[in-house]
Amino acid sequence: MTARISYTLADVATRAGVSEITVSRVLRNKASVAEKTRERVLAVVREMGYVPNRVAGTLASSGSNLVGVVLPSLSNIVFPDVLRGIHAALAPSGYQPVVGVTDYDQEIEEQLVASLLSWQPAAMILSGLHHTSYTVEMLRRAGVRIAELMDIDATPLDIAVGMSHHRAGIDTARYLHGRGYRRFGYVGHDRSRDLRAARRYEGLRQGLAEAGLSLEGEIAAAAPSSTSAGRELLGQLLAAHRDLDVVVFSNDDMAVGGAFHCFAAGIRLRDELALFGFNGLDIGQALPQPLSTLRSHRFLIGRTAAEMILEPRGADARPVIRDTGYDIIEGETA
Amino acid sequence: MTARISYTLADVATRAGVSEITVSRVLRNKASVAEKTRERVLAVVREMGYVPNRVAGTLASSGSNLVGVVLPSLSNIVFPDVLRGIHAALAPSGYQPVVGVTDYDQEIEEQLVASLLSWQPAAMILSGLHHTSYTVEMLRRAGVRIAELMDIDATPLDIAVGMSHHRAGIDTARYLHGRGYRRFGYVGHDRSRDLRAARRYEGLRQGLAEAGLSLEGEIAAAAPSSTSAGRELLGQLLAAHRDLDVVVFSNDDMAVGGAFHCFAAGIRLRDELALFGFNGLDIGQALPQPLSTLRSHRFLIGRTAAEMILEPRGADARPVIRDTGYDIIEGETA
DNA sequence: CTGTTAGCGCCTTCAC
DNA sequence: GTGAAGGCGCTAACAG
Repeated sequence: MTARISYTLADVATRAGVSEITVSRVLRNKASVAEKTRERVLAVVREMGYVPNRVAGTLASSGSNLVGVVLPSLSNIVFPDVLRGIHAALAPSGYQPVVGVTDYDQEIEEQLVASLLSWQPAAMILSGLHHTSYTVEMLRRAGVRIAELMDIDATPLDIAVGMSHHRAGIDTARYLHGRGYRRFGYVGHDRSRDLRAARRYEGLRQGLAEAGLSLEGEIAAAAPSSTSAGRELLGQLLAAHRDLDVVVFSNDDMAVGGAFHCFAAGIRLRDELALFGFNGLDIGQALPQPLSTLRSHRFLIGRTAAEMILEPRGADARPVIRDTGYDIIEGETA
Repeated sequence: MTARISYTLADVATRAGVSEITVSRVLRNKASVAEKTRERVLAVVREMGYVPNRVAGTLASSGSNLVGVVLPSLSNIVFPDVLRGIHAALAPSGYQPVVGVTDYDQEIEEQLVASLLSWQPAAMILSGLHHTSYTVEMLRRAGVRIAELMDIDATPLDIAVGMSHHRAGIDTARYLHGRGYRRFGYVGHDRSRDLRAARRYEGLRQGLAEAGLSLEGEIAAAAPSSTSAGRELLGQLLAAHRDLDVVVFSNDDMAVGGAFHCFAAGIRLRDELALFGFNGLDIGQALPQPLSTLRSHRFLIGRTAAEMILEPRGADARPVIRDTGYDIIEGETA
């Protein structure tokens, strides 16, 4: 492998017998280039294997095709789903996502935002509505469109795309109450980091309170959600509270683990103990009895956000909230 | 939100009463700047919320901190796992992954490679060892380190990090034969696109042939792998072949679906029918009976590759293959 | 339809 | 320890 010896516009121009700007116009599909010239230039480009230098192009035109994407995690399928949606909407327009992962840490988010903004992105996509004040200042100053994903329970800088996790919690309580369940348990994961799970939890408690109920038993891991955590924690919860008739999980990963505990312990789902999740993951729906849960629209959130940031911002400059909603999946476990 | 009004080095320099180059030196931690000057400059930088323009910096110095990452998919947790590993190794060094997704299409890969190379990345990470000839030419010409992931069954351009899927297939056959299974079935997904699954399949057949056996029944979907596909296909396979004693799945997603079919149909795992997967996903290990499978090291593959591409290439320029291997997980289903 | 000129913001090189 | 000049590769704006 030789050292980097990439060609420049000037090289192509010389070989094609035209000026740099003509080659530039051909490559950017600008009008006003004779068909014959265009063909000749394109032939030379292909022959030389010329790849334009977008770094230079961006500097000259002050507009890149990069979109900064800051996500809290990639461990759970939720954020890859969002990223797929983003990618699906960006790719046809030739935009490239540049990805950073914060591990749910706002300080890391701040550094990432600075780093991504230094690439003069066309837009920024973040997760959640809470950031450090310096992050917010940098974002405002950047003068590009900003989408904040997943959550719509506060006011965004520019665009929020997601659902209300608080209402989702309330609706979970109402739905399960409506189906006759009265003795509620809860199995959760690390709420101090997953603020959306915390919102659902609060909504759930509020919904129960409105029905004159409360959680009879609850347990939460300090760790991120996982199937194995759900399985273990349900076992522990049931050991302490034998009379629950329904258990709400912080998400489907946890709930599927709960289902596995029931399989292993010979507990009949719904008849003996009802389970309810959150997210509507495939794995839950593929269970022998499909999981009762609430479907979030993760791919849609990513795709919608990416579509919206590509549109120029109006002069009014008021924050926009796009609610992608959620559906209750009846399933067969609650 | 106002228009983009980011400051430049010159703005900072003026306010700090020094020249641009001094500010530049401070920000890049170059020596030969007086401590007092450094402090004053840094104070001004923070006060103004100045964010350097890396586009300009890259153009001037011809070296970026971007790493192009081309993956076939994000739908399956496998590639997010790889991406996590890449991110984990890149982040401490200040490198940023720029991600493209090919959807297993070499033409899309070619376009993505061109697009990513146009950002003058410090290195490129791809998946698999097969690319179009133009892709290969562009990559060679780029003069940067190139890692090809997942597979080591052919010669890479520069670095290959992964495992031999062919040997994995052979070892699966040997292992199961060693445990006394003789009547083999296979449940797969779209092999025309997932070439590594195809390699494992071929290895499996070869391994069986060496033991004087063959697949008594097999079935494959034209679709990507999924839990629900695994569940349905196992049902179909068993309907046609009642006497199998073990079924090998193209991966864990499919195998977990198979386990769900068995739960629903009342088939006792291992006693009546053994199941074997591939990947060693958490979900399989969280099953009431942990799935017998072969663990690939996806995070390790990503992390190793990212570490290797950050090291300068030696003068000898010979391709390097790093085998991250795999482990057999005995589990309780085979 | 094509070309010329003048930067984009920063960093390298050389001078002081 | 600090600064001035020039250029990275490309494109906007203006000529012709």
